[in-house]
Amino acid sequence: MATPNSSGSDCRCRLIEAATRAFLEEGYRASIDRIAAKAGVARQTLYNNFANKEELFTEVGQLLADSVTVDLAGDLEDLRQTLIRFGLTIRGKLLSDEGIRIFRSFVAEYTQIPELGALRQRAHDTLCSRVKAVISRFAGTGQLRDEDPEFAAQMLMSMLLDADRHQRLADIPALTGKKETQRVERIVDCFLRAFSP
Amino acid sequence: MATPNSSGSDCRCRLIEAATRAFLEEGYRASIDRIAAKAGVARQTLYNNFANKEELFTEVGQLLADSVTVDLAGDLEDLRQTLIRFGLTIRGKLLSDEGIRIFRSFVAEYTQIPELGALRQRAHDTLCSRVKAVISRFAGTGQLRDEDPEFAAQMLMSMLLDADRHQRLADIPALTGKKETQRVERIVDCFLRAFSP
DNA sequence: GATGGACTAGACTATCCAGTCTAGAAATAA
DNA sequence: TTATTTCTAGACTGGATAGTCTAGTCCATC
Repeated sequence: MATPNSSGSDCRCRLIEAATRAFLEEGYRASIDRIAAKAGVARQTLYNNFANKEELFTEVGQLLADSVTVDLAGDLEDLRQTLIRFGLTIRGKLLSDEGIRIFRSFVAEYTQIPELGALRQRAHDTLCSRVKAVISRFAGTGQLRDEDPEFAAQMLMSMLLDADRHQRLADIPALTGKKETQRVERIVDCFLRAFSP
Repeated sequence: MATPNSSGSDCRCRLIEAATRAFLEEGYRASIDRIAAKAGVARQTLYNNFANKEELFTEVGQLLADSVTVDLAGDLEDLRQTLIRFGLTIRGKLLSDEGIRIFRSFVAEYTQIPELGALRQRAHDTLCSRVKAVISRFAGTGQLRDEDPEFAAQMLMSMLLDADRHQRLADIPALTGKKETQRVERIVDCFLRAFSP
């Protein structure tokens, strides 16, 4: 019946999109056939673009890991406001349905695709070092205690994310609106008490 | 050739043991045949004891979830020492190779065995409520700020576990000896600054 | 010694999967 | 128009898997 693709070369993109969805829904279990079907592409086309299943999933993992970062732009004037804004942003990203699915996939498929460990670690480090930079700046102006900024960044991230991530992993929905803001404020205030000079 | 089991009825135990090892190593992917072989038992014997693969793994998950708790015994006199002792204990358990494997399996196989989510949540809640009780007691004597003990317990657990769990998930070995003690002391001191009255 | 329950090995069914291969259709470029 | 490249559908190989079924073995109890 031969109903080939309209255009000529977006197959690869469509494959990566489909594989991303499949990976987040089914993990490495997602079958080549299902991915090709989702992409609306023949199985052989997939193998024209990727040497094998692992290569495809490694590429998807790479893109997902990159997608998990957050920019820390903004005025950086008021410490508390800066941290609250950061907290809301990072939680919005990492505790979203997609963020949780990414976390789950990375933890789950680590044995199938060992590169995922390194990818996640790198993404996490990138994020941490941005937080570190902000903390160092405020430590420089005497607004934060002059302690190892790496440790402070770790504690902040853990306080902002860990407990709620456990909830989300058990399918409890994320906080929204005023409740979310109050939660972040509470955590930031707690952090500030711990790390004020 | 018929080399039947020496004893008569420890098959079930041997199967659970073998399935636990398999589950932690390979996840739900572990095959029935491999598990039966590990247990030194015929495949049919497995099906005599468990209706199907899912029932077997749910039972294993149940036992693993129960194994993850920690008792908070001890004198409960000196707050700092109590928290440090607790931190060392809980980290020794949850950040051990086995603890990390359990965490990984539960997060990973949640889509295959949805009960795992509830099991993990329940185990985590048990632990949290014990911590809460200790915190409440010290809040009662005025040694800790009189804030929601649930929140304080969450922050303490997150600070103690999250950052290092990320490291461990990326195959970075756990801290040991003096370094581990220093890490826990540092975290506890940080917690005490945040939650002192 | 006979009976019944728990075990054994292993054949068997039905399903799924990754990856290869072929033949031909479509699009592109000369 | 022709040649090349990229796509298509689908057959095929080789392997893994969950679960069923059978025939026979072991052992405790009656």
